[in-house]
Amino acid sequence: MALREVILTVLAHRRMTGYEIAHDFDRALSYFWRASHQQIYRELASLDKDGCVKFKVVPQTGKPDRKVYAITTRGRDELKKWVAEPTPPPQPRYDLLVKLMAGLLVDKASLHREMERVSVESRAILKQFRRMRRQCAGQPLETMAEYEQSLYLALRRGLLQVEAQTKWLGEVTEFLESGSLKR
Amino acid sequence: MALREVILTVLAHRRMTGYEIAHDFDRALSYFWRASHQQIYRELASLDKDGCVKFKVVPQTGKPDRKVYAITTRGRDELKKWVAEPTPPPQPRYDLLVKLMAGLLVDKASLHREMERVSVESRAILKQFRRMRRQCAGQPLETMAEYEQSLYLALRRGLLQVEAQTKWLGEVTEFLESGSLKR
DNA sequence: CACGGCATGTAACAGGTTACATGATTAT
DNA sequence: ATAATCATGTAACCTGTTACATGCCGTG
Repeated sequence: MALREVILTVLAHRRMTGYEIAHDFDRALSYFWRASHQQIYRELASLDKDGCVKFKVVPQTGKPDRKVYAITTRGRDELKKWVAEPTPPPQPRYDLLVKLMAGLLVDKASLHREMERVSVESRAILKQFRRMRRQCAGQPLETMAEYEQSLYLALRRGLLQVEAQTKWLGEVTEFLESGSLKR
Repeated sequence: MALREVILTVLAHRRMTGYEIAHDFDRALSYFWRASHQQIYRELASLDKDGCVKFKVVPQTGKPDRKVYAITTRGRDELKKWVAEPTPPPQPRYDLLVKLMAGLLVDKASLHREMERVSVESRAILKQFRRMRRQCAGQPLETMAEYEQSLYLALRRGLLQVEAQTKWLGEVTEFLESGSLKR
């Protein structure tokens, strides 16, 4: 149920249309959160109903009207309250882990192929994260507002996670190839 | 949509009742997958409808009848097919990351407290993982079937993830305390 | 006598995904 | 011509969560 708060957060940073929020989730915020535009429009309607956001209709020529949303005082209060609440630990639900167990029981050859594919993918993502981080590091600290700093920390988390994942995949591959666990 | 396959996987290992599956998710499989008994009963009904599992009713005295489920050939085929399919990368949706960004914008004091709470929690989980891993490591390799080996690898993944998480929390805490990013 | 364990379920609701819909403009 | 971009939405479906329901047994 955090999509509501994600939207409030981006609106606390600056006013935007639903379309722009969806667009940001596909680009700059893609390693931060993801949601379809349908989901965002639905949630914005619900936030508006509860008085947490308000909007102005900005007519355009040739294009559909824009609804520019802004957070309200009530929305800001709800967000503050939410920040103070204890965060539930994330549930472990990782398809590849299931595939590992299933594959060992029913089809090792396919499992091998799929693990190899994911390993390649994972190393590519790792490269990309490292490149992005170098880009960020090139920027002087003073020019970074809090918003950008938290994006940097999100990126940093992604990098640490992918590093751990890549290491794990290496160990699993070794296990699948040698047929025994190393410890 | 992997709950279906998780259930097929545990049934490929041994026949069980829905109650036992739910119980295992709360214990041995808790760092592997989680689901409520309601969800499991619903999914078992759907799997039965599709001919992927079958069951025998075992009457008991004093207790409700047990429905002992087993995987069918069709179920095994479906599982094989699924193992060979490319696994979609997991979506990044981490509430604490949202809280970090939201907190910087609306309430730094609450954010600080919550981050501290999660750090403590995270270090406790790390300790627990390490203890479990030592327990596993004490066991001779030969006695471990493939099923147990994959559970060990699931545990290993959990450990690596929590290590990365703990490291990240350390960096975030330092950032919150010093007010600037270190790089 | 209250509570937890065993063992099954139904019903309502919340959140995420997919498909469908509109309609002008600009780029290939 | 065709596709992509801008900008909004509705509707159906699937999955996950929460609440409610039954009924016997053993333990404190």
